[in-house]
Amino acid sequence: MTNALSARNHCPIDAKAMKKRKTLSDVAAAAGVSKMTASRALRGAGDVSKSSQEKVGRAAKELGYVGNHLAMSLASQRSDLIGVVVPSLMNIVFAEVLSGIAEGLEGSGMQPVFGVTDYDPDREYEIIRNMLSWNPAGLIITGLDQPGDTLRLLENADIPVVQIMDVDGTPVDACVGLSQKAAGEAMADAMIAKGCRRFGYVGSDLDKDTRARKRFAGFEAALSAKGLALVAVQTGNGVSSVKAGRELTAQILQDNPELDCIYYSNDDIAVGGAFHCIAAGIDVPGKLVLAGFNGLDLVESLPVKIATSRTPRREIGKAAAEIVLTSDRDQSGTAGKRTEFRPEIATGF
Amino acid sequence: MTNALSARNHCPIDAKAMKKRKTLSDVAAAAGVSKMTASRALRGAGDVSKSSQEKVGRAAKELGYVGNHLAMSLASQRSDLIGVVVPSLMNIVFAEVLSGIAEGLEGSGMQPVFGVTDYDPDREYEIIRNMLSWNPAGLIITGLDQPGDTLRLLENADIPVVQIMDVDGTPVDACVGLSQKAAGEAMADAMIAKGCRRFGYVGSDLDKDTRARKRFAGFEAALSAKGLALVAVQTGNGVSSVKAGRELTAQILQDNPELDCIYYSNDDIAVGGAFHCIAAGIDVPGKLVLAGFNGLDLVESLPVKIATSRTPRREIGKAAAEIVLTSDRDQSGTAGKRTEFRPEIATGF
DNA sequence: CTTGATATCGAGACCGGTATCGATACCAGT
DNA sequence: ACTGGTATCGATACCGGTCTCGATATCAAG
Repeated sequence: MTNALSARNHCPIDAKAMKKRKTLSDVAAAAGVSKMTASRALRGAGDVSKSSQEKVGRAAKELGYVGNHLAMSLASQRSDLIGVVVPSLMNIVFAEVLSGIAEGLEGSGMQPVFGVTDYDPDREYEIIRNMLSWNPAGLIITGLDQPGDTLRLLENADIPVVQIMDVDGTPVDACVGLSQKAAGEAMADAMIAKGCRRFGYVGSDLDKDTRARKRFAGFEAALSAKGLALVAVQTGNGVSSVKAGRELTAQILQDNPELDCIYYSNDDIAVGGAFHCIAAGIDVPGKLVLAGFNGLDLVESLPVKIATSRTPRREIGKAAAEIVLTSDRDQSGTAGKRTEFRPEIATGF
Repeated sequence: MTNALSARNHCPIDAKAMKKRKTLSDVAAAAGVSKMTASRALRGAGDVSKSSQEKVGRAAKELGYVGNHLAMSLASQRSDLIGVVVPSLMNIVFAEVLSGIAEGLEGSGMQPVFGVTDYDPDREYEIIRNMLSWNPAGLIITGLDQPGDTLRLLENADIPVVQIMDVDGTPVDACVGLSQKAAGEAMADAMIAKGCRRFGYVGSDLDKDTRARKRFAGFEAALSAKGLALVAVQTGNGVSSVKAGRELTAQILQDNPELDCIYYSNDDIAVGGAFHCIAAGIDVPGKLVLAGFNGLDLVESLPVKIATSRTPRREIGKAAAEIVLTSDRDQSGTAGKRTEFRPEIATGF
């Protein structure tokens, strides 16, 4: 403020030629047509003569016209944004879901915008609220267990809402995913069928990850339906990671060397368990069976065989995107649509 | 269309109470003040009496007013969006960068919006163009090697642009990252110091990943500076993945069993290499040294020790965010700012 | 030449906010 | 009572597009 010179931009003289964003009016003027004709020409709407088309196109290119989505969306009362809310990006699973969404949106002219909640419901509320204020054409959010405030927000929004990854519950609008509970049950049954009897469970961040909790509950339920029970449970906090898996596995095996199967809250942690076993010389799956969840690429290449439920992340994302797109054309005929995928269990042994 | 009933919303009678998004005017009316006063009250600008504040606040809450960023940004000629463009989300590295960016933006009121290019320059151009049309307050994009078209777009945008991950080149505006070339050189020197002499290189998607290419070039240069040369190179295509790493490693070792060190284009592929060695009973790092890049969490927990360059992904993201924020307050004083991090080499052996 | 249909265009309102600036009210000082 | 300053408020003009609808031109048919 004290220095008038430094405050100025690098060209204090040529104030006339200030690099201002070109507007549609500029293009129209350059092309010698009206704003409206330029607008129509640029977005390929009808009622424009061939010659005007060309003049406008040329003018736009010359001026480097970029357009203004803000004004466009405001004026046309619709936007080409799809809000996507996921709990984390540190987990490759959600990255794959996003990439599925991007794929599903391909060519539709819709653009996804992401929000990350870090598994925090308050943050989720804020993010959704913020997204709504950009009035997106639709919303894709993770899970079915939003608190009441958030649900109200979603219900009032009057746009298609797709809840992904889970189908155990009542969706606001539509949901696509898999039954986490059933996935846990299926894995328990599969492990029992493999001859396992002394089960342990290793998980991380269960207080935050409601879907992992549902799988856990399903797993336990299936065990007790067969008259079995978990021998030991080892849970930790902090982000679910390979490192935590390795440490928690070392711990649970030290305390319970008799275990013949460990179910993990997901593949990352299970891979950590596999690393521990490799390092400790424990025969997997000969002496100890490990089971994760997701069917990560990584698991397939592991030097030991571990079981996992292959979840169709990319497909879920794609399906969610398509639901948003279709229910956007029809007016909100989405309600109650429920798309369930069934994870396949892969053991490789 | 043939069925007039089904086309309607679920409440054909009460057309009056149509659930329309509440606007600022609604709030103002409900509070008995003008739009302007309501606007000021809601965003805490000055010149509003205590009593008006409260009336407006109450009215907004009752109506469930959400606000409209589109109108707000358009009217105020500034937005609280920061555009972020990364090549991929399948690589956990970029997820970490994003999370660093989110952290750096925390509390600033700015919201990041992401775009994924899949390493495709044309797509990158389109995405950047699209982002500019939301006139964001700043842009964070990956790499320094954009084609001319894209550069022109960025230069004309007149907003702070931060290019991340790389510093080998000339930034449009500012850059923060590390010298990929130097990282490759450093790893070569470290491996030579460990006694390695017969080097192989395994990489994937080198045609797309310019930064991996730069590391490769640096690695080779450092070797030949010491009078050494690569014995073998094995490259593949498709997404860089653990699986590809395992397969390519099996291949290169079959063809060149005499190798005593393999440099990988990144940690994912290197982990695949480690898996192959574990499965094949090859002593790592005793008989064969493996070196990756990034310093992933995963690598630390691996049952064998492999070398890697620890890149400060989160810090890079955070630094980029901060540069955008500060250069947004000052008017574009960013130009030429170059923030370089030096990756530390971790071998654990 | 008139009529009607079709193609092309542009004036002006509008989307939902913010910026600007003048109006009003109230109080202290003289 | 008059002046000036401060606090509070609202009318109005935007922001950069789209939408609606009427105007004009052109051409074939009658």
